[in-house]
Amino acid sequence: MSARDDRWRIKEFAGIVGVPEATLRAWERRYELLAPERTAGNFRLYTRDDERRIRSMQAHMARGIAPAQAAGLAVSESPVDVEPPSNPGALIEPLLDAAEAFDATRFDALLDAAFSLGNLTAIRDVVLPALREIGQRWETTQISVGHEHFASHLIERRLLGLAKGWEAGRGPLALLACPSGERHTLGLVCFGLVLADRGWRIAYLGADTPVDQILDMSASISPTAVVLCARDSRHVTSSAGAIARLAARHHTILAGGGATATLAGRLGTALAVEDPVGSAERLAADPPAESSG
Amino acid sequence: MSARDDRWRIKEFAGIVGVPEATLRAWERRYELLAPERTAGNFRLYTRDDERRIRSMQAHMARGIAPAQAAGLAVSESPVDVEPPSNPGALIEPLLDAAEAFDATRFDALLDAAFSLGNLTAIRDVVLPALREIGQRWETTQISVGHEHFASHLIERRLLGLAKGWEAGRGPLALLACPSGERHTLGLVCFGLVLADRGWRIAYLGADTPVDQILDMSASISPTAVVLCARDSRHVTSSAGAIARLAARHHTILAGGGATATLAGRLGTALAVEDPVGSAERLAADPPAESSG
DNA sequence: CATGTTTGTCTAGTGTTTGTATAAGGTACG
DNA sequence: CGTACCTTATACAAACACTAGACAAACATG
Repeated sequence: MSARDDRWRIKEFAGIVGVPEATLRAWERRYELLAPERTAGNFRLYTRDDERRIRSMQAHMARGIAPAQAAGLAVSESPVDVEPPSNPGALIEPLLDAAEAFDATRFDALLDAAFSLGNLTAIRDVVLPALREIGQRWETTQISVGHEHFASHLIERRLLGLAKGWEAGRGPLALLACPSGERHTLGLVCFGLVLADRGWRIAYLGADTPVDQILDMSASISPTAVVLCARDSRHVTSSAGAIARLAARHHTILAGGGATATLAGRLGTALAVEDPVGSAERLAADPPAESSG
Repeated sequence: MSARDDRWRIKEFAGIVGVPEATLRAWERRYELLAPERTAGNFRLYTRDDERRIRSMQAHMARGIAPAQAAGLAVSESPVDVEPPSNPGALIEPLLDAAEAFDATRFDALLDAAFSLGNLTAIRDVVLPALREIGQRWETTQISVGHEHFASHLIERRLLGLAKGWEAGRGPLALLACPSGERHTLGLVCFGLVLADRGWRIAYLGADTPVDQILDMSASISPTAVVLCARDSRHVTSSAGAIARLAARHHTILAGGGATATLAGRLGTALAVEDPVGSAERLAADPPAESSG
């Protein structure tokens, strides 16, 4: 049961990861990136873990690392000791259980398992759904603020660990912040992590930042995009003037639950309609033209 | 896990730092500014530290210093081989400069240098003084909220990286939180790190936690000590009742700038009189007897 | 002004890295 | 048997990087 049957032969695997068959064989031969099992007839059988390595290698290459070095990183990152869960969503309930029991060690181990699936998968399929679920249960008083704080801290610690070095590199620069009053930063951090994964550099100001300050900093560092994230739309409206000024000079994206099409239209900003992962991927896929005010 | 071991080949690196490849090779040859590793095929592999040196050299040149001298300065500034146990405080001013220039890479490199002296030294002699200085300059409007947020995030990221695993182990357990309204957590995290360094386990709830919740959680996990940290004494007085109830059942310590002897006496808590490092060391040296209510 | 040094850039010739192509042959399965 | 798929081994071109040397513009100095 633990050895699942989703093992692919090379043609199908090449389609899944988007790497030509010849290249897969070359990477195996040159970098020892993969060591797929073989059938009795010597056909390669790739696993989910091979997929993870390939994607890790691709992520590094997207950030400008040469193939040989990217392969080295992808291999060294391998957390081989964790059996990747079949269904990422299956981790959410255990996470909530661990939070309810204030069991930080277990919570962190479950995060380990989640992130063994790759950062993006973990964020999209485990972390963000878990945060949503925590928020809902908190509103319906099924869990307390204490549990929410407990879990948030452990998630934040994990995400900021991944954020290490996200300011460096070469890609376009994004300035991330929550406007005054807004203190929920985790979605914003996820947004930044996805962008960084796509080769962007991140400048991060975090919670409760006066939008005037964001405007000042933008003048100094000329970001390609500015992302403002708020869960509560009142924190957007109360900074409306400054946001409009900001949007007039920089490509500005309004994100989070407090962002609506009406507000974005009125303030002249773009709108992040999806979850942080989808929005960030959309931005990375279609970056705004560099401009300065 | 994400980006500490990046190695760039010359083309990518040239793009990152904005210096032509030929110039990079010339600087290496003429000034010994860099000594990049080589691949088996003799290709240069540049690191983050090389990036730092180049940026430092550029900064000096921008101020009119000739390349040869700028290179000399950049080499001598190298925070990796820096050994100023004589005066870690010398790092504070450069940290503030880096924050003022929104130079996250340099800020992080300086933190590297600080923490190479040991976590406790770095926290006591660099991080906390720098935070104090930032607070003062902010109050006197020498720097802006943006700079403060920028620096705080980088410090928080570093500290939470060190906090990894602080919940595990076998020592006495401390429950750490800031009461409702209080959002300055960095001092509290430092406190926790020192305790963890002394073998304690940490349960952390972070900013803006209703003290009722702390009481609930304490009933569930029976901490040896509860630490409440507030910079603003109003956040203590506004939770006075709950704090008194908490102190009646658990050894409770009031810490941070908002903690006074009067308040502690009235609420029945202990008082952390010194900075976080000193207070945590005192607690670790003289732990309260285990008790439960 | 003339002289020498510093500095960034360019060239020529050689070697490396990397993705892909080809040949010759084996496997799976109706 | 035929067809689609897979194997290894070898080859190759394009992109990339290396060294050594040269050179003109900028700069400093007598």
